[in-house]
Amino acid sequence: MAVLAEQESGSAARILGAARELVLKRGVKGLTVAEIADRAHVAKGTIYLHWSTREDLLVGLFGRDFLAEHDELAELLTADPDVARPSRLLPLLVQATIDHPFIRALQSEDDDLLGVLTQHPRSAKLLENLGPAALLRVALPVWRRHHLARTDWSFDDQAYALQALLLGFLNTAVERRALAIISVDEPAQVISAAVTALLGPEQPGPGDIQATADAALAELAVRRAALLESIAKSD
Amino acid sequence: MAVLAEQESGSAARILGAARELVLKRGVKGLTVAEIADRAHVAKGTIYLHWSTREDLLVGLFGRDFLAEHDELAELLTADPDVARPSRLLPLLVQATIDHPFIRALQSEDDDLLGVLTQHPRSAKLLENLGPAALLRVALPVWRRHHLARTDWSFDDQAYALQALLLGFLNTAVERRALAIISVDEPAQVISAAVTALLGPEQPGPGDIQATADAALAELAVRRAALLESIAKSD
DNA sequence: AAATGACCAAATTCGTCATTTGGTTCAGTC
DNA sequence: GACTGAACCAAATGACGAATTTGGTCATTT
Repeated sequence: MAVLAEQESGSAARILGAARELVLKRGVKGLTVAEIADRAHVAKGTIYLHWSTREDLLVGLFGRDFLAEHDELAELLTADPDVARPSRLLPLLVQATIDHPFIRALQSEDDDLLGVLTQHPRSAKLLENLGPAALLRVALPVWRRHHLARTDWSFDDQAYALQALLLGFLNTAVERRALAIISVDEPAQVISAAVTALLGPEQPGPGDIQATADAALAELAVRRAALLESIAKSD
Repeated sequence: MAVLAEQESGSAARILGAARELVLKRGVKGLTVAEIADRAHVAKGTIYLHWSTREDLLVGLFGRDFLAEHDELAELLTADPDVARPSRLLPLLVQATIDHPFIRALQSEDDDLLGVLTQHPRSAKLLENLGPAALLRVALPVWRRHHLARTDWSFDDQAYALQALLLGFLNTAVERRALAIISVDEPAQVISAAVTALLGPEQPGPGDIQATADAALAELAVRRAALLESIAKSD
C-alpha cells in the first residue's frame, strides 16, 4: 500500500514544509538540500531516509498540490453533486489551479520558480495525465451522455473549442502577460457563462447529475491512486 | 511622409530578405550584421545607410509582418465586407498569426527564434498595441452596436470571455505544448462555431455589415499608419 | 549620392585551472 | 531503527588573460 512519507514521520512532514516554503520564496534554482535540512531542523542525511533523490522531493512537492486539488474536488462533489455540471466544474478548476502554487507554476511554465523541473520528463508526465486536456477527454463524453452538453456538435470539435476556452481562461487568470489586458472582477461567473454558451443549456434528466458526479468521483479516485503511487515511498 | 527603406532602394530590400531568411533559419542569437550583409551582397556599411542600428533592422522585420497582416485583412475586408463578422474575422486572425512567422514567434514568446528581442520594450509595445486584446477592445463595441454580438451580457464580461477564447485558440494553434493534446482538422470552422456560440447569432440589419467593415477598415488604417511610422526611415 | 571596407573600441568567447559547491553516502550515535 | 554529520567526489563556478568577434563609424571610391 502506497503511503506518503509525512504520514509516518514527523520529520518528513517538516522537511516537506520547509522545502515548500523555500521553493515558493526563492525558487528551485540554487536551493540546496542543506538549506532545506536546516530549516526543517534535521540533518542532511535524514532527507535521504524519505526520498531517494533531491528531485524526488521536489517533484513530490507539486505532486502533493495535485493530490490536495483532487481531494478538495472530491469533497465538493460529494457534498453537492451539482458541482459536476460543466458550468460549475470548470470555474472551480481554474480557481483550483490559481490556488495551488505548484500547479499554477507548472501550468504557466514558470521557470523562475521551478527551474529546469518544468521541462523535466517526470513533471511533464504529471501534466500530461492531470492537465486540462486530459480532463476534458474524460469529462466531455460523460457530460454529453447525461444531457449536460449539446451533442449536435462533433465530439472532437467541441472538445477542441472547450480546451481552447479553458486554456485561455487559465492563461489570462494565471499568467501575467502584457498581452492579456482585459480583466474582470468575478472571473468564475464569466467562465461559467462562457462554458454554458459553448456547451449549450444543461438539461439533465432525473439522475443525470448524480450519475455525472459519480463518474467524476470514480475518475478522481483512479487518478488519485495513480498519483499517490508515483509520489509515495517506494518500498 | 513615412516611407519604408525597401521602397526606395533595392539593396534595402535584399538586406531585409537576407535578414529574414537568416533569422527564420537560425534565430536572432549569434546572427551578425556581417552575415546579413554577405548574404545580401552588400557591404556592412550599406546596412547602416538604411537602419541606424542592428536592432532597428530586426524590429523592422516583424513590424513588416504586422504590416503585411494588416494589408491582407484590409484587402479581404474590401473585397467582402462579410469578413467583418466575428465568426469570420477571428478565424482569419488566428490563421494570420500562424502564417506570419514573426507574429507567431512574438505570440508564443519564442526565445529561440527571437532571442532577447521578445522581451524588448519596443516589441512589447508592438504587441500591446497590435495584439489580440487591443483588437477586441476596439472590435467588440462595433459588433455589439451592429447586432453582430449579443448585448445581454456586460461588455467587460463578454470581452474577457472572448479574449480567453481567442488566446486559447492562439495557444493551441501556435504553441507546441505537450498540454494541448486535443487537435482537429479544420480549426477555422471550430473557431467560427465557438465564436458564434459565445457572441450569439449574428443578426445584422441592412447596412450593419458594411458599417462594421468600414469601421474595421478605418481602424486598420489608423494602426497601419502608426505602425509604418514606427518602422519607417526616420528622416 | 550610393556604396564600400578598413578600422576601432567594446564586447564576447575560449581555454585553463584552482577552488568551491552541493548531492549523496555511510559509519557511527542516541 | 531513526537520525546524524563528517567525508567523498563529481560537477559547477569563477578568475583571468589572450584571442577573437562584432556593432558601428567614416574617409574614400565608384
